[in-house]
Amino acid sequence: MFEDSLNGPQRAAAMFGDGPLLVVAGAGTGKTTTLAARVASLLERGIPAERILLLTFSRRAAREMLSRAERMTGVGEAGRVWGGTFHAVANRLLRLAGAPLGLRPDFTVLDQADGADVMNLIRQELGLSARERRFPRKETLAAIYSRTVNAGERLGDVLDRHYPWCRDEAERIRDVFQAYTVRKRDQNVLDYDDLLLFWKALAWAPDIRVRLAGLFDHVLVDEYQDTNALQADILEGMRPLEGSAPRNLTVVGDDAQSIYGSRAATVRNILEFPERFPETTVITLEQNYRSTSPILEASNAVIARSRLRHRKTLWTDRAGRRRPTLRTCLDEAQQCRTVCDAVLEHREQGVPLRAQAVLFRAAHHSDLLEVELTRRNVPFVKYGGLKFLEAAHVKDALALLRILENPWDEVSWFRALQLPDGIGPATARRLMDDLAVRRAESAAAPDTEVRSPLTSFLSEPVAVPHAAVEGVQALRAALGDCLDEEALPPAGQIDRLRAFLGPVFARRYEAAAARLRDLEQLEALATSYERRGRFIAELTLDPPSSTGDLAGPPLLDEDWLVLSTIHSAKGLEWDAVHLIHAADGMIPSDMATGDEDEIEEERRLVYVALTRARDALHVYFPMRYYRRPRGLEDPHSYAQLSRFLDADEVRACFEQIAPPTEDPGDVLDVTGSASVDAFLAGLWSD
DNA sequence: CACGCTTATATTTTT
DNA sequence: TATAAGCGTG
Repeated sequence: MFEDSLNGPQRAAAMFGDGPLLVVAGAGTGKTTTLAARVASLLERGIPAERILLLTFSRRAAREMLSRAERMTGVGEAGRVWGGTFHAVANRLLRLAGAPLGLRPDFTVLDQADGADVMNLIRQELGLSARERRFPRKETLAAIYSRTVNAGERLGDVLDRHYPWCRDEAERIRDVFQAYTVRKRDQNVLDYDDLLLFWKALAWAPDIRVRLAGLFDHVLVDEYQDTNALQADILEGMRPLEGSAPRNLTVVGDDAQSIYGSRAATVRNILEFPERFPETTVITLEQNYRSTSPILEASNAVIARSRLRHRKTLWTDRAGRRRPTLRTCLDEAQQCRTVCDAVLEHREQGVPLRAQAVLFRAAHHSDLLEVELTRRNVPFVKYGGLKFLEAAHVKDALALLRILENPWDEVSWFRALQLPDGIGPATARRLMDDLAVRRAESAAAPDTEVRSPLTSFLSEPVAVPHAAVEGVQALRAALGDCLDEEALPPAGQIDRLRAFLGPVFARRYEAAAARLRDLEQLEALATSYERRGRFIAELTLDPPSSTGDLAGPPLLDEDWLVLSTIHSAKGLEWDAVHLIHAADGMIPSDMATGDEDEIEEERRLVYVALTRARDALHVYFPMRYYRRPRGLEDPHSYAQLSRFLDADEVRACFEQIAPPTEDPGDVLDVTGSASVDAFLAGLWSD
């Protein structure tokens, strides 16, 4: 019986009957176990798997939870549970049931970078790029848009609060956003935010909501502290009628671990849950099973000073003698060496690399360390900050796939048409006009069958500059060969497109061979798919999150160290955790010291990092940085210990270790001073 | 009009 | 450290 392995509150949560349930689960209190057990118990109660909806933060988390539930029940039924992120579920739901909202089931999904590209197109067309005052860049526009939508705030307020330097352009920004919306509808594309917006619309449309709410008997949401206003609205909408019977809604979260303000997540969701869903039962999990007590004490000391509503006191049975260490290093280089040493030392003592992780605030914080690890032959995988899908050459390939899937996709055409030699932005634009990629305004009846631009491109000659004729012909041939999916599955299509892109890359990119190899990765990812559309959608909704996802685990029995941003480390745990760059300016990031709320979130970030550790925790602080991020000041400056650690009560929880005296031999050795010495010696000897 | 060059600029976290 | 705008050339 799986429930025997649960503690009291966990069991209460798992076996809870019907109605709204809020589980406030502190770090390491067995949240995943509890949620999995709840799914298992629902299944045992006879709820059909396909009538359970489990919303998690990542696809990985959903998989993990469902396979655990499966092990608990011993029946292979949990696989039929609707599991995934809000966005992935929206994607499925809207393809099934989006028609009443005017959605066609073959829409394609834009990620944030794609959205930014659309913004850019509009930005140029409206002549905003060439104005006297400089206009927000496309990434900024996309960010403002997303925040406005997700927080459900007025544009003006968002600008005031988060983008004051764009305030004066409010009118123009509004124009861009308006055009952006029209564009998306015409092109049959949805961005991340649309997925949620349309789901919400579906859940609240009077005639549809009954049907939609009727799909599920139970809805469970993990990491509720990191959901935003829009997502809370969706949940509220997922019930048949106003004031109808209490919804069977379970949310699990920890306000102390809310770290996604950037996605407009708001702790208010979890704080106000009981008011929003009357008759909520609240269960709090406080027994920590993860960390030793010295580690837990240090974590508690860090979070103690934040103002949280759901006050929890985590406790543990796990005695442990070793206090976490706080290691001051002379500089970043020494930090690298110290971390490597500590990692290897742990491994000597029997903690494999896989049971260790190095955590940091921003993806690039591990750059130097990666060099050092490579030098020392320590294998690692890195989570977070992976820009596979953002690399220009991968986008090139995806643009081609997307045209095949959705020939109305403007940005993809714009990109693809510029691939052949001799075609630049101007010609590409003209070609798109010729092909009528931009449909005759949205006013035109959406259902009238229009000739697809792709059909036109493949069957009719287009006027191109002399120099580009050959290249365009090659593009046409490549697309034409990939058209029939029955004949050529997605992986095969990528293979065919690679043949076309080979010469293109050779001409355009420095390291063409390496870029072509990335397309092999893409092909490998596609092998398990039969439908191109599904492949593209899942790739955008669940992009490879680590270098390991791409390369596959180096070797099955090989051991590797995990490097991860703190954000990507959410929900994970390791025997030994190394937190690097614990300096003010890094954590809190000096990008995030704008207001009180941002700083508080940075504190929670530190808390999340510390609470990932089971047995050993090491925090590293370089005293000196040589390259200040934005340095007009002197090239090297002294750093302060992160303000979240720099309090007596906190420091007292750590064993503080002064910078090791540098072994001069070690330093000089690497820099090739031996050759200088040899040179000098040569001067003197004779 | 494309393309290669130079110079300015802005750098978090992620579905 | 990348990328994006700006400029000159073919």
